[in-house]
Amino acid sequence: MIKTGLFENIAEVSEEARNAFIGYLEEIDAEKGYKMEKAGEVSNYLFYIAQGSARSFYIRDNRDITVSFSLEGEFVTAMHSFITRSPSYETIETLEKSLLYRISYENLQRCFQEFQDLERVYRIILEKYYIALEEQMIFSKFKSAKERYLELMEKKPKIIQRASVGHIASFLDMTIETLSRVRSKI
Amino acid sequence: MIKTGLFENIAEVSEEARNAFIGYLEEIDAEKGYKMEKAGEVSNYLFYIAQGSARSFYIRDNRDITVSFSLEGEFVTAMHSFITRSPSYETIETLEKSLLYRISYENLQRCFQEFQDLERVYRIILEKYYIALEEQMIFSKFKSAKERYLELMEKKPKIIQRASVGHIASFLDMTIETLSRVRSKI
DNA sequence: CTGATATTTTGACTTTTGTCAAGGTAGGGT
DNA sequence: ACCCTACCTTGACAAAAGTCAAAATATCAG
Repeated sequence: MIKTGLFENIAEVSEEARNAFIGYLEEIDAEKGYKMEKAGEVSNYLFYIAQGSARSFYIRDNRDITVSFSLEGEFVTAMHSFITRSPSYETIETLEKSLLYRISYENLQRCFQEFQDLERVYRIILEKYYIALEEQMIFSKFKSAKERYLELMEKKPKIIQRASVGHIASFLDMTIETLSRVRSKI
Repeated sequence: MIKTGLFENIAEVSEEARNAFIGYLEEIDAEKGYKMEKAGEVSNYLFYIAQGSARSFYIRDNRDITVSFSLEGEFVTAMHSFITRSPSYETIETLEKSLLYRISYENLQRCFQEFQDLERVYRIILEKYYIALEEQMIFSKFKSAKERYLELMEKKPKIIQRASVGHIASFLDMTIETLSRVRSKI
């Protein structure tokens, strides 16, 4: 089990809490296209991507729209469903062969009840995710298709290497054709 | 002091924690245009809007861009700055005469150290804010100016009543002119 | 290696939104 | 009431991005 990095950069966690949390983790060796969460079902797990990458998407008007990409070292789940315990509108799938760890909703709550420092870690992760999302929103406002693409290249170049044109285009809120033209003129 | 509603809908908080938190609150009777947080300064307070409304914005290319609106019953701060303790890029101001309560960063941390249930409340608030932000992003993808406006009307009609055309337009990522035309054709 | 299939690029054209400029309207202060 | 200043609306035109269709390229199973 390679769990290095899971607690990196995060506030001090007691040995005890750490072991309890790790004890609940389930390892998954996922092939490309493995569905971590499915639209229509309640999201039951918080995932940690040890190796690989994933994308979250939903379908609207027969269109596959990418919501987010997650790379190794990141946590991911269908947050809305995970928090509200209602069916997810998004599906999350691996973009390549990946090594995942997951903890169930119930066990995560159990950890919070037992160990205050874990709740704090989770809170700090949430904060980071919140400001990342906020930045993403803010900095794409009033930017052209080209500017949005250049920004992605600068901030998350790995995504461009791993995802298809279609996935990147919908993530950047433009059509495949527009993205193709943008790329050809760089 | 009217603090009703502050803990509404939020998990059980002990009488003790509640009192500690309330003890730290500072009441502010703010006029319209009161600057709750200023761009360039580190955000030092978490605000609760008891009455009134606020908007968060930043300036780019000489353009005033609205990031979010907050209504009574909501918490607000320049999250990025508040969390990272670095200067804020956004300014938050009241849209009308408002009754605010605020707690400083230091005192909030103090509360967390002392009362686990407050940390949990904060975590739950964060979760709600996260999914609200996510929804906002997700559902505006591949929507026309008109659709974005209609959605705002449906989901947060109060904003349309209280904010100016300029504020609403930049929030919806369109020009004032486009918004004006959209509104004239409903 | 080859053919079948999916993905990406390119071209022609349309629609949407933005820009600039000119009027119009509403509200505050004197 | 009147001016002054915001703010909002409208029109003409320009730019950006979308749509549809076809061609080019890449991927993969056999």
